[in-house]
Parts: sequence; C-alpha cells; structure tokens
Amino acid sequence: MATQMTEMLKGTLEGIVLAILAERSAYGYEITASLRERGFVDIAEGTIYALLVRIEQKGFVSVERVPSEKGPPRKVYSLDGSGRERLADFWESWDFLAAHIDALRPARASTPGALDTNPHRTNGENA
Amino acid sequence: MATQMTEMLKGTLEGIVLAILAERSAYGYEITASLRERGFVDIAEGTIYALLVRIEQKGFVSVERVPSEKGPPRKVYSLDGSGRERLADFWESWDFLAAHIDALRPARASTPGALDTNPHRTNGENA
DNA sequence: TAGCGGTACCTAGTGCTACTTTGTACCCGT
DNA sequence: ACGGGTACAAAGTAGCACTAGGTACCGCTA
Repeated sequence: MATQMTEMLKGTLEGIVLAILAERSAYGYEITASLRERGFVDIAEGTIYALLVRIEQKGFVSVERVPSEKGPPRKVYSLDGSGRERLADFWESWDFLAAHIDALRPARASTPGALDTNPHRTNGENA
Repeated sequence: MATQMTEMLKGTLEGIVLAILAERSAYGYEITASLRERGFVDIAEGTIYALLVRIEQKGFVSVERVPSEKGPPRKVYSLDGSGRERLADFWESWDFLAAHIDALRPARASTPGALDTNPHRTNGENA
C-alpha cells in the first residue's frame, strides 16, 4: 500500500468500522466487503479481524454467533452504548484534525471557481 | 491527550510538519511553537524532535546549523525536492481518506441547506 | 553566587496499531 | 477429489506518538 495510508489509518480505522456498525450490525467478512465497496480497497482482511477482537475487548460492541449457510458460523457485531460514545468521540477528534489540517493547505483554492481561469491579472500595487 | 488524537496523528503528523516547512524553513523549537499557535496544543516536544530525525534520515529535508543568541545552536530544517514530493503524496492520501470518511458520516448535513427542512416530498416514480 | 526560568536540543523505553503470512473449517460445483 | 468462495483466527513485523527524563546556554533576581 501507499505507506502513507497505512500509517494514516492508524486510529481512524477503528472509527471507520464503528461508523459502519452504527448503520447496522455486521460480521467480519461482511465488514471487509463493505469497506471495499466504500473505496477502502486495500485494507487487509486480517486487519479487520484483529480490530474486531480489540473493540470487543474494549466493550464497544456485543457479539452474537449466528450459523451460516456457507462456512463457519458468523460473529455478528452490534454497536452498544459505549461504542456509540466512542464513535461520537471519533467524529469529534476527526473534525478537529480535519479542520486544523485543512488550515495548513497552501492558500490557493480556498474559494472555488476563482483561481485557475485567470490568465491576466489587474496587477495593481502588489508587494 | 484524548487517546483518539494520539493514534490519529500517526502518519499525519509528518505531513503536518512538512506542510509547515513548506511555508518556510524552521528549527525544532520554532516548529513546536508554530504547531501550538495553529491549535495543535497537545503535541509533545520530544515527538517533534524524533520526527525531525526521521524525516532527515529519509532525506525529506536538509539541515543547517545556525548559532542562536539564546541557548544552543539551532538546527534549521528546509524542505527539499523529495520532501515536496512526500508532501504532495500526503495531501493526496489525506484527500482520499477525508473524502471516504466523510462519506461514512450519518446522512444528515451532506448538502448544506437542502435536508432537514423537507417535511413533504414529491415522491414521484423513484427506483 | 546561587537559583530560576526560558531557549534549544536529544534519547531510551513503552504501548498501540496496521500489515503480512499462514492456518483452520465449512460448503458447493465440476 | 479438487479448487474456490465463505468465515474466522493468530503469530510475527514495523512504524509511530508519548512519557520521562537529561544536557547545555543564557539573563535575571534574591
């Protein structure tokens, strides 16, 4: 993977999975598939299972074993109260980070549609 | 710190510092101060120095030692070519992540001003 | 002159996280 | 009988931010 993403996902991947579980309960394999559909194509399957173990141990989700027509029984994860709290914290942290990082972006392109179509400038008294 | 932030900063902090250095060269202590001014209040000083060592080893910056009136000589870091490339990669990865995470946000407030004031819908022939 | 606080740098150790790799187990179609 | 999709799991690796210190230089003040 692009190396950058690998490190960037640390700390955010948990929130991503929590957000998916907030929509509806799901099992590991399903979550992996859901991530791929949503554009997170390069996330390893093993990563998700490890993460699910962690959030279960932290008590963010409850687990129910459900028999499957194909393969071994599924472990269906459901977000519980503290999981929702954690998710709320995630969005708060994410919003903070996103806002502050966006402020670091080079000055151009802050107001869209006022930049690249500018072949002639009025060149008044500039610095 | 808020725990979430600690993990979220992994992978992004390098980009943040690179972005600051893109504006102008700076030394460690100065970068730390700059981060605080920009709202990153809780980032430990030691973290920055460790990060600077890493990006120097990776060749993203060049270093010049400059005597200071107060205290030990400063190590002034300047972004070089490969550092700028790395920064461009960072913005690319960040934009990708930000866009995909934003898509996970609960449905409300996606297009500002076009949602919650919608008590009646036209309900034509939808899919 | 002894001490304090600001400037400026550096490092060892810890904990957390995503990735890689490999393995198990079940089922279906050919 | 075999491969491939479904489904879960674990061991080992590498990278990163944090904690908690320490070194060194300087000016001010009690």
